[in-house]
Amino acid sequence: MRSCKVLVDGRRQITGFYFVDDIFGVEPGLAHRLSAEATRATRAVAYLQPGSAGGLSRLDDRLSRDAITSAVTDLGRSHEHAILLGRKTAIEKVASFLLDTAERMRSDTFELPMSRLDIADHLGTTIETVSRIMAKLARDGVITLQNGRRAIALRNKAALCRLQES
Amino acid sequence: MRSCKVLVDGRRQITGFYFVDDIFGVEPGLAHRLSAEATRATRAVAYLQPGSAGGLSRLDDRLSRDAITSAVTDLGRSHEHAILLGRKTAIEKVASFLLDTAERMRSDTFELPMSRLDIADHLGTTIETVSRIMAKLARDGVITLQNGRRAIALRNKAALCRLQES
DNA sequence: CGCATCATTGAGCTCGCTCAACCGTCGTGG
DNA sequence: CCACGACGGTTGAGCGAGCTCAATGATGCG
Repeated sequence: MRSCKVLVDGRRQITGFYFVDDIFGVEPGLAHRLSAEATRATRAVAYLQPGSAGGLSRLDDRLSRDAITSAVTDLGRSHEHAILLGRKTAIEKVASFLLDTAERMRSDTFELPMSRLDIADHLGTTIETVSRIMAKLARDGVITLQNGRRAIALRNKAALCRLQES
Repeated sequence: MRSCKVLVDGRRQITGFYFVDDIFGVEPGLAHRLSAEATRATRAVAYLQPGSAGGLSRLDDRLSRDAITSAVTDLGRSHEHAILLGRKTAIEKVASFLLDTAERMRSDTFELPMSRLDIADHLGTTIETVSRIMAKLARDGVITLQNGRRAIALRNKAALCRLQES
């Protein structure tokens, strides 16, 4: 799943991706200010805030506890994402993204579950830039691309870490 | 207060500013991954996680509840900040920043509590760009600058809203 | 007064965006 | 079975928003 915000003129920012068993959508207040969409066929379970005025009630039960943990985890990720968006160069953004994705997929070889457009809108760049940089990384032997370019294998994580700069 | 992350080479991203009575510093796990600094003389109160393994324990007491609320509020702000960093132009960033600050200060006339460098590092730009854009906004009569350029008065909020694009 | 710090302003350059063409894959219908 | 179009991805060329470098101005402090 991706959760995103869009500006009136259509510019889009994907605030985060969610993988299996991730919890998402915890927001302050009643109104949801961002939307979540599936990037592919997905099964999701909805937990609705019980009737009470929509505040953070019933903190004592297990679900609320998980929701809070997820919000705090998300917050940490958001902070990491902020420095990526605000201060990293295009190549550093892609390197960070690949390392982060590999970690969340628990494998150095994986199929990206999202399109280049989704990646670009997550990293605050364009599809062309993502494409060019992935091509360069492949040329340099740092990664391998296959099969419609969605399948990725990290060949040299040390080099990626060096590129990511953080 | 400002909370920020820095890359190895010194590039800095300020993830957020905190004003009077704001709670900050809620983070996943034991290790703090970002640092908080005062932008001027400040009195802060520290709440230490009670001995227990550092998880989100004792959810039932008042303080934890406030901490959770602050984390969720921060998360919402982070998402707003992400689209600013990733998708807005320099002038839109500054317009958003001014409107947001006015709202948090509850006044259209205020003294900025942080330097241009802090603003730039928050918006993912440079001091020069911030300076140039503020000058332009003043030239256009949208804002007024005085007194060492820290004092700001919003003269035309409608115009700022139009500039901010969200 | 001199120095340090913060902010402004100018000039030139660069990274990444825009625009555009092209390629490969897939699914659909004749 | 193949032609076709749609879609996602790649690649090239040129351009411009914003960065870098540099000089100057304003303010405050010892």
